[in-house]
Amino acid sequence: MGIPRLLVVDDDSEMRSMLTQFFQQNGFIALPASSESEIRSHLTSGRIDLILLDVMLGDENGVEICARLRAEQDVPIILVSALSADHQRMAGYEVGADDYIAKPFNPQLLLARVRAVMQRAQRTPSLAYRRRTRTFHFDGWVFDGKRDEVHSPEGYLVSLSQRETALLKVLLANPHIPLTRDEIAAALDVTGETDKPEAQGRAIDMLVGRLRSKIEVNPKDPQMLRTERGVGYLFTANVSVDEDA
Amino acid sequence: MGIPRLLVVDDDSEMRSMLTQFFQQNGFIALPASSESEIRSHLTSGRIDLILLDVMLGDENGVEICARLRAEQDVPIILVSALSADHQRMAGYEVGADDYIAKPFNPQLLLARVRAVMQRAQRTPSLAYRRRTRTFHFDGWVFDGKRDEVHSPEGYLVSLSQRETALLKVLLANPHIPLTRDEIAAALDVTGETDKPEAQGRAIDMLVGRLRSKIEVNPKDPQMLRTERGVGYLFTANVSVDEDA
DNA sequence: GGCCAACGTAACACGCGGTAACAAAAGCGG
DNA sequence: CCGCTTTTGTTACCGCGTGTTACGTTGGCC
Repeated sequence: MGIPRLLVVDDDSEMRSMLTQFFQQNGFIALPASSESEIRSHLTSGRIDLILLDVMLGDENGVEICARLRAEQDVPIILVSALSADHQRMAGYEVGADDYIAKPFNPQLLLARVRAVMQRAQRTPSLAYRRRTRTFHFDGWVFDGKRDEVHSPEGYLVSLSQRETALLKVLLANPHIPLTRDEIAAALDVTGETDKPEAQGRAIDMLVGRLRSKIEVNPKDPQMLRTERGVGYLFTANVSVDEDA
Repeated sequence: MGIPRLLVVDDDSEMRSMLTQFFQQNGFIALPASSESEIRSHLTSGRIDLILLDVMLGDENGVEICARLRAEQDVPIILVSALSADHQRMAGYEVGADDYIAKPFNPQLLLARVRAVMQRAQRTPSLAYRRRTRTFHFDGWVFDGKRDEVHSPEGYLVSLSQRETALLKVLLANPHIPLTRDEIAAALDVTGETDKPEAQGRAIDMLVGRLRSKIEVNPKDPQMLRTERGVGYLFTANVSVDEDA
């Protein structure tokens, strides 16, 4: 596939150059853009593997641009927003974005998300990303990606809380990758201010514990949602994704 | 089998040439590469006996590359990382790496690991390395390679701590080779800074003692986990490995 | 045998993480 | 607006794994 080519769309020039530099340093080819027309010219003039699209674009609206692009193209899109409202996030998903991340963000997390989306795109190149409904399978469990519930291997329906669902999504997006509590918290709280290095208590521990009690056969000896002592948590389950639906 | 052919994957060119030179001097054919696409082209264009894969590859992630390669190929992989986090190590194992070593590393230890992995691969040439579940047998004991437990010759289940399991893995990878405490510590702590010649207390002694108390018939007169006075410890047991499972 | 360094290990200390119990916050219906 | 329920975060407690210390024992060497 060669070097991944990434389009950075933001109307703030400072943000734009910061992001392009960051991605260049991490081995991407990062191209700046600030409007829908610029995006389109890039798309027609060369290969673009992923678009990082700011939601607030001055006179234009990233969500709508995303919807329009998606109606025509298969290119993966990650929406970026300074708005902390959670519902915006859902709006983004429904419009067809592949992921949604809040500004300011943890650079490492952004990188991880970008890579995750690109890998998915690579695995299922053509049809992917037209329909938004994705179904996740892991260790016999089934998660439809939108409702706050999962189906157990035996067929039972287990209902989750919003937070538990959000955690599950984070885990499903990063299987076999250890996540620190801070990373998880940042991924959960779209309101996440990066300038908040303060300890966030043991909320994540509790959340993990509660999710475990619902989806682990034996919560005392977790098989999927493992603890990495001194580090964080690790989701060890082979995740497969059903596009379509 | 001829001269072993080894692929050195690292994005730092200095590191790459240092490693390739080192292996060339030790009788390997070492080929440099720096990206997943390069790896793939090498794999298709010629025989590769082992891949030494850096975890941090700028834009790409070694762990994920490892997982992808493993889904398709049988080639042995050793992950190399500068990350000091121990969890990465486990993540590597679970993703299907045959071994995992921290940077900066002891060159001799690296050589030993490389040889160990290649020998295993040679013993079980064709089917090997598709399934990740490797089972180790030694003196009637059985270790499944991933759970923190061993089965005694009599069939009892003995549970180990993470650290004890890690130690056991090191020993199983180096049977009949005397290991100094420093070597063991370096192999255990991926946090191993080579610039840390400071004494690390008697932690290894304790660890060895605790493992002995669990797997030696008579811990006072150890048969498998022997001490080499003034040197370190030596694992004297014939180790055999079951691929597949 | 006597000396000393190396080793085994019991006892202790410490930190991390699980979790019960409680408190605070968010929904929800009247 | 007010109770009630559900969800979410906090606090406190405890167990477990792991490293350190201290002391006893072993084994080599003179």
